[in-house]
Amino acid sequence: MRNKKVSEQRILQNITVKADSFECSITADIAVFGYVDHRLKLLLTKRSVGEFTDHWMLPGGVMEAHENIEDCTHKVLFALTGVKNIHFEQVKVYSNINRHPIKRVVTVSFYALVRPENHPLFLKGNVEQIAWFDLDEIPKNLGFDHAQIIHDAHMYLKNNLKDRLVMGELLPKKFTLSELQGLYEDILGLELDKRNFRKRIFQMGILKSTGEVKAGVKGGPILYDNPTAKKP
Amino acid sequence: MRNKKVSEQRILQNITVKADSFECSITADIAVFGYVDHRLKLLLTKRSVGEFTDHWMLPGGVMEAHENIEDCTHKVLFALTGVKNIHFEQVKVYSNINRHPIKRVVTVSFYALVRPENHPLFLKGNVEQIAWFDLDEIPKNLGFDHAQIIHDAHMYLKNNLKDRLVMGELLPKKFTLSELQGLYEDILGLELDKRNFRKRIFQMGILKSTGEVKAGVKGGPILYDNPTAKKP
DNA sequence: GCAAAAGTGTTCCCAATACACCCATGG
DNA sequence: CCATGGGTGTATTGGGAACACTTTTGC
Repeated sequence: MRNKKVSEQRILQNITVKADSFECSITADIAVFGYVDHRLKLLLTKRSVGEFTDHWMLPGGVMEAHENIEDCTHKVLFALTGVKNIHFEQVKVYSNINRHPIKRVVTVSFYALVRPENHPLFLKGNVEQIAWFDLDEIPKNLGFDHAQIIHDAHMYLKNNLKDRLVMGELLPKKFTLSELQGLYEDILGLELDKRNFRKRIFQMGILKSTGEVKAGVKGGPILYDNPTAKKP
Repeated sequence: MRNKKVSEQRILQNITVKADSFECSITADIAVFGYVDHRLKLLLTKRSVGEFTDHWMLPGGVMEAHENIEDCTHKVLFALTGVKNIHFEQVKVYSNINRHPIKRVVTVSFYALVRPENHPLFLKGNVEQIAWFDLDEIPKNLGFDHAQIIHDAHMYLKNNLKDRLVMGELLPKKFTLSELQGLYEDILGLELDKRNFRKRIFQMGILKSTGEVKAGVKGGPILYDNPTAKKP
């Protein structure tokens, strides 16, 4: 099976050289961040076919003729998480020649934010395992250059967090300010002052109070509305 | 000639569909900014072949099998400006299906900073005209989505200017603070206070005085060293 | 009622801004 | 010698960071 693929590819390469082109796949790799148990997590997969079958790697997939790279990202996310219309952002292009051991692959990386409770994991296609990893417990030997991609994506996320209010689906439909602060602390990897944090968030003027109070927790915290969230 | 190319391409598409792939070129388009006559300029070309022969567009070129996208950028820059080792930065990926009227093209955009005096323009390959355009006098009907790409690149440049010292080759090997300030003002599109500007720049602690004074200009301005510049 | 978490104001400091005059040089 | 551009210091302000206590609720 793999030999067939390789030979097809060789043929293509010969032809494409004449046409001043060459066989090259474009993929989208997505660093899907989730927030569980007050920890920032990253979604990784193990594949049953292809290279690095014994390594964890980012979910990703090939861009097809009928779609642009953003559509491709949606497609891949949907295939792996069952979710649509996620907030994601382009990070960077990786195009080194030997990124993929067999064929030429150019990858556009994105990050996305989801709430794992809303998206039960299920195996599909060539995915053999799929799991959330604590950000500081990510396996050392990831496939391809995914360690680098994850690092870059996390940096981008941190930078964006500074001036925008990016919570995506990481928080429930109704959330308290402490939950939001915990999220920020986990993403940024540092502790924030409660009062300063509230001041900053409030003066963004985005938060809408639901008027409700969260039950089952001491202190009677006010619930705010997360317009990005899909499900409670 | 063009018919031949198109037919080759059709053949490729048929084959590549079987291989779960498709014909798709990856290009680097570069917004080359220059600083002339105290104005920020952008380098545009007109091509003699291909689409949009009657439109101005960004210099750009196809990534080949032996290079990554950064190498490709260097290659294109060299082919058009004769310069190497330029500071450039990745901006964004453009991958919509109908960007190119005939074939599928995915473009990675970059911006670069050069000093036009160092790089006399010369026509090469399929370039029919090449010229520096004042940023606010850019032709309305650019080829492809290059108006968008230029806009995005300029935004990125402005953002980067805020916290880094990005002058690339825009200034000569030895420059005065007024020249640097003029550059910043042109890129940002606003006027800056002389004293505040100097304070900001000095406390970055990057500037190295050459001890020399610029001749031919009143006031006796001190010359500083531009480590990025190649030629005087 | 007590432990736990929510909520609230003030001070301090640094960085960005606004602002005006003297100095050096070329012509 | 004078016109042009180079160079300098201070006062003000706004935003970010440090910091402690009261209130509400679950148990």
